[in-house]
Amino acid sequence: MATVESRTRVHRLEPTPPADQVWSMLRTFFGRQKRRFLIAASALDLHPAQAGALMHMAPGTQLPMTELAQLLACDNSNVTGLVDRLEARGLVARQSFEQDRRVKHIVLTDEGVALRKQLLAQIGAPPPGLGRLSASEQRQLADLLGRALDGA
Amino acid sequence: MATVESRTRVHRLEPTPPADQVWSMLRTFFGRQKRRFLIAASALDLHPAQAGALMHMAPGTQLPMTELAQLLACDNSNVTGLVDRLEARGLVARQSFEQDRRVKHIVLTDEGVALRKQLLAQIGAPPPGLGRLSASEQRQLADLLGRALDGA
DNA sequence: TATTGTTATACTCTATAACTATA
DNA sequence: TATAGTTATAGAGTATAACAATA
Repeated sequence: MATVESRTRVHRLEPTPPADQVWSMLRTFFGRQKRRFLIAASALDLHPAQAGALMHMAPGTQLPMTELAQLLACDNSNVTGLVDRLEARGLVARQSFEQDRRVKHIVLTDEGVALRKQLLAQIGAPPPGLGRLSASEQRQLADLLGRALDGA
Repeated sequence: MATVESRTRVHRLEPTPPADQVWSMLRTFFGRQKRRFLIAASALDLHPAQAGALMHMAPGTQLPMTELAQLLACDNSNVTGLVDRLEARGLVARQSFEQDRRVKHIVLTDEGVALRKQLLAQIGAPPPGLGRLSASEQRQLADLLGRALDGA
């Protein structure tokens, strides 16, 4: 935890107001997306944490429970109950991992894949504002964001 | 991981729409910011929902409880307990509203303002990746995002 | 009658600690 | 000894329904 915090801290030589402005705008996007996410999760009868967990499970991948706990920034013990309920609802399954029998892999069931798809249909679509930029502006935006994301 | 994601979208008639690409990148930012938010809240002994509520309270503003519930995308009844605990900790206060005596306004206390500032210091700083763009690129990014946000 | 905020209930999340089974 | 996952416990979030006070 403290390691992650200190890793994100950067000392800049000079203040960069444009970056602050960009970040402020991105946080506006973030706030809107968060509400959109909560509403979409509720509509699918998913607790926010459950919906968040599903979002971290790409179809076809095997996710160790410890890794899921790290992605959710919570304790391992929470994941047990979380997965219990998702499993009871038939959305995910536990798979034992023969190479290390302490580990259990979480995988989406077909039903889980379908529900995740519904969730993505509601929160995965770009907000209308992006569509008002021209195609070349959108490509420009993608390029800038891509470079800002690289190794960040 | 990314390989599985992209496998789900092989069937496309035209090259990846730039808006989808931009939105995908923004969602990557959101995911990282969400973890950053959870870690920062935990460090200040705030439950995620409590930290989220504080973020919606600008210092000096009076926020009706119903409005807070809408911002948090949750039921009014949840806000009662949430505010109870923030109030017990001395971070916010309830103010009766004389124009409509059904309404109660939530305001930050001085201590609440200070804690909110600490929270913002941890999640309000731009991620390091943005600093690697040149100043003119950052301004370009701010311009594009600003127009995408307008009226969205 | 409708709305604001509260209470009551049941379920879920979250952190901590102790435990097991593996390594 | 260390790690992955579980269990137990206590405190907090969340949705629903019913309620009192006010509009």
